Amino acid sequence: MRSEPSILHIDLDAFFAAVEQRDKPSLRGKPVVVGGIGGRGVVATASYEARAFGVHSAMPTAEARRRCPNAAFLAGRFHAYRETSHAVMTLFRSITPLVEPLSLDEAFLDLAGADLTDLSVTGVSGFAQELKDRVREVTGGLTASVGIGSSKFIAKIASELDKPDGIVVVAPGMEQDLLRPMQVTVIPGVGPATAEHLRRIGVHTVAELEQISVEELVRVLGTAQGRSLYQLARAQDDRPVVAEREAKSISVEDTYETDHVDRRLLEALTDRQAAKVTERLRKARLSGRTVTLKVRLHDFSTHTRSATLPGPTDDTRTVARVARTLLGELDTSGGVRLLGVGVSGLADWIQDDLFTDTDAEPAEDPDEETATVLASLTRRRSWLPGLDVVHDEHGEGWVWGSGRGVVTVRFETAASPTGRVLSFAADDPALHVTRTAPEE
DNA sequence: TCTGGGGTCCTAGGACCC
DNA sequence: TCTGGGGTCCTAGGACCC
Repeated sequence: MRSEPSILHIDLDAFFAAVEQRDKPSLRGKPVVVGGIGGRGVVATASYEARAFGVHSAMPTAEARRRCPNAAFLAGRFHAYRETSHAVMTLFRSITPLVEPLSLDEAFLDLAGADLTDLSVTGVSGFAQELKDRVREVTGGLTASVGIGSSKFIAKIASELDKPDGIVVVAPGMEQDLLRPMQVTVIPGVGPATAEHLRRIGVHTVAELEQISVEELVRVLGTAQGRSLYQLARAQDDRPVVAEREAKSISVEDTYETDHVDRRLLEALTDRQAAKVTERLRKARLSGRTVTLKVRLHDFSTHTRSATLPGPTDDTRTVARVARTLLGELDTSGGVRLLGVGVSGLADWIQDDLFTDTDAEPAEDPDEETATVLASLTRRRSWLPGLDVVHDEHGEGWVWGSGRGVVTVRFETAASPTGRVLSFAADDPALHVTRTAPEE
């Protein structure tokens, strides 16, 4: 909570639809709906002309067609949206390095990091107007809504108050007067489930929320949300604007036009998603340890299964194999509506690094070769959950931990002198763990 | 033709380690 | 002689956001 209104939230109005109207003049002034246009699609963005018919985000497209049959229904051109977003974020970063993007069309700016001496209400209002003018220039005509306040929370609420194309500055000291009459649902993080919990204890407005003790809120909503809401009800928020946030997961998912039952088809679809997700990993020069399979069944129930590998990977076949194994754990006989594959536990180095000498010629001297392999293992020791010695028909080798589903073994003995990497299913009867090496 | 796709954060229980 | 306690990792599900 600052004494000056120096946090700015900016949101491009009806972003996807506005880009479409910009690029296709015949759509201007008309209802435009961007989103899934298939039978199971939902609306991502509706232009203000379409909103007048009651169309809004997250509405099934079928319902949107009923409400506004004459709208243009578009699947979306994400390349164009990303390009426009990039231009806007670049503009923001030219003003202050403290830019926190929330999505393609939204960001926080910390004006304390900008070259702006007058942080009075009139000062920041003038700044906001100039910023909107420059957004219009770099986007080819898009409008934005700006909220400015003494915290992220207040700035975000403020930007909602005068859409589209508005500017709202909340003067320091006025925060609670603004919030008290509002519904609790205006608080970011209060969705339908939380609102229902609060309704049951008689809370509808922020003023009513303010009357509830922190103990009671924690009892009803849990520690994290209870404490957070207790503070927000009092307009207390000191979260900083964070410029660089690293990705925590990368995933791909698809909802199918009809439910799929065929096992082989499901496996093939899973493979394709593994290929997509690993391609994105490699492009981002990332790799990850945990593979998650997501399945939505015919009854809309959603299930996830995950497995954590001994080390990070960006390899398509590895991810595909794990995903298939996880698929096998679920009963899909009733029909699958959605499949997804994700990778988390991201590391910013590439798996190739692990096995650089996989194809290298082994050293002539077996002791030297063993020393090389051991040195390699020792270097990775920090993330190896366990270094086990195993043996099978290939001889003796070292296990890279004990991930569920897949075990990767590196052999460095006479039977496999090249230090080849071999993989086994975890339940492979040919694989016997004989002992665990002592801790370093 | 009910309910997308890409994310983040939180919770709770169990395993495991010291 | 009968059952610790904290910390961390992993998994599954849920709520929420744009």
